[in-house]
Amino acid sequence: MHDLETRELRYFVAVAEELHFGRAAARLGIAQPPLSRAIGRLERRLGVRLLDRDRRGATLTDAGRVLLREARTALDVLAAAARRTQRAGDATRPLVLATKAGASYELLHRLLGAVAGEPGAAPIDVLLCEVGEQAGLLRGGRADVAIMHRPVDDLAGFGTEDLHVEGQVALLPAAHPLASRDRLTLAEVSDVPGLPIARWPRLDGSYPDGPGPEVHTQSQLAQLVALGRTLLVIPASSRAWQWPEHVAVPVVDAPQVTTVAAWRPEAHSPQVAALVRAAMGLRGSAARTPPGPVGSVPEGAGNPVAPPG
Amino acid sequence: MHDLETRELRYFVAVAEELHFGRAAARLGIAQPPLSRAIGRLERRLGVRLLDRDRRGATLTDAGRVLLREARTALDVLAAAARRTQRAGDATRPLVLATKAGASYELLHRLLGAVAGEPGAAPIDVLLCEVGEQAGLLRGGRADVAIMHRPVDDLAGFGTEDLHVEGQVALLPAAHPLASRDRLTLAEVSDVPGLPIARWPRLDGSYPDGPGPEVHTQSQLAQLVALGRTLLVIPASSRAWQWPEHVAVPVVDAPQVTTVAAWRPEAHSPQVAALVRAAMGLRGSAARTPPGPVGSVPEGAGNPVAPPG
DNA sequence: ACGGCTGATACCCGCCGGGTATCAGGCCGT
DNA sequence: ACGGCCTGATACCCGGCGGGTATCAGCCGT
Repeated sequence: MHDLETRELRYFVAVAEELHFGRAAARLGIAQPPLSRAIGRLERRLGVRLLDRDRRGATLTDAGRVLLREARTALDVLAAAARRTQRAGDATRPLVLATKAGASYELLHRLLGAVAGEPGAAPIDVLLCEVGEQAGLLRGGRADVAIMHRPVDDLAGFGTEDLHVEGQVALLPAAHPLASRDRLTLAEVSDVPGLPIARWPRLDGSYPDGPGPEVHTQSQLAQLVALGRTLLVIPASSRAWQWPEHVAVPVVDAPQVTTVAAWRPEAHSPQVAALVRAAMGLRGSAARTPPGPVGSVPEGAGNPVAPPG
Repeated sequence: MHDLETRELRYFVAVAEELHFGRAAARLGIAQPPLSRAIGRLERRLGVRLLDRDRRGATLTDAGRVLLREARTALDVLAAAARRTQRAGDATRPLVLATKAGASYELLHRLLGAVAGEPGAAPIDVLLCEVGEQAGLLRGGRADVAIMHRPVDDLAGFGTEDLHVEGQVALLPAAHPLASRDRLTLAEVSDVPGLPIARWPRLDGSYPDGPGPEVHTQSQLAQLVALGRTLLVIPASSRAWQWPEHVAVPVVDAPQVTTVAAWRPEAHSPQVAALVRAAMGLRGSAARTPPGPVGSVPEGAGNPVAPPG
């Protein structure tokens, strides 16, 4: 049996997303008849009906829904393959380091300094990401190394090197009653009247229930924090969010957060190795936040209430 | 920029594997000139040299090695997409249940019986696998549900339902001095003079070091066990290997083995749900091997010395 | 120097992807 | 009820590209 052609997949995804041959054809920059023909041939080749044609457009069959998902991932894999090959072909290319926009600038700064002194290190492009974006960049071949956080980020399939372990603090307005405390617990912090915790979208894009505002970018969050409208639990070193009128109070039972360097093990080039080696050299040189009296939380104990800034 | 075409990837993989345009063309069933042209165009499109042509054939560049790996996985993804779509299109298709050839026939038998009584269940095709083969079948869309074992198998990315927990026993000839013991430890069992533990290939195909014979199929192992040439540590219920002249002795500190039903969460059809529901109905109805005095071993504590039969 | 191996080039043909024009059916508004 | 109009399907033509054969060009070993 013939393979699926990437063109056919592109066409099918367009139709499946538009549910309309004419609009899909326009989006693809071709005319409608060749598109109908291509989809028809695809169905004939697979021996499966993918779309139910209808007077008002088209609807996906069960098989069509399956192929839509599969085709999207297949096209992603293909695009990633092209990018990674191109990047591998250019030996002098800069390494791309993906890091959170609000992550500790101190760690990043020292890392870049250490890399500059490492023999065999390539120049570094720093790519600032929104929360949770690094994994996709790494998997898609758009980044070589990412600075991520455990247990916040999904590190499955990546090689990692721990860089830094720290506790988390709650950030709240100085005038707040809790601001005078020298320690807090998650229970105390999770239900503060008038100061709800902001809700981040889950991996599937939906939001957890709760009273807090929905946010999906760092700048939205920054505004809310600046306005004193939301409470934040973040790693102790991530003070990018901290305004003068805010106070950071340790949350003793929040999970310890480990800052790690992550990379795809299959793309372990000498340049990546040099970068990771430089990162390892930083370990321990950072001031460690003393662990809370409750002790460390086992790995994978679930997400903290807010991602590290 | 144009996408990678699947034909180009097939062609490139052939050349990269043969390292010889003529042989690759023969393997692909086409003539050599179009192949050279296709590879050349691929290189031009990517802007990267993939192969160093040479009087005695071709050798891969760094970028070529990257693309070889990427292209293989991309082609796998494409093939899986086609298979899964075809299977999704046929509502009356039998579900494919992948299970180890030597797994407990009792569990399997009861599972099939339970499924037959489940409303909305499809007919079941049972696919007998070699060790570790199930994960690939599931990922490749060739199976819907697999019976696997934790912590032996790699269950990453699968939905699972625990079916059965049991300890492991050592299988050894009745005449052996250790056969009279009523319990053993891994330390005692791992270094028995004249009765070494067989070595299975790792995921990358290499063999761990050790004195035991190398095996890679269940039938090889069955012969060795029957001959009394190797020692086996297997889940207590997997007695398919046990000849009359063998004795099973509990190994108290071997990891508990959990038999699980596993499936791709993205392919969670009603038929799969019915099968899993039937499997869950079996839980607890099987006789449980009492846990060893050491207690249960934490999950992911590493592989036992031999896979369950 | 030459034969034999490699991959590259030149050229031709037939298929297939893409275009325009048109058809077929169902819905809706009048 | 009927005609416009929207949908996707069909008919037909053209050009480009994939594939074939014939041939060239470098490089070895003898």
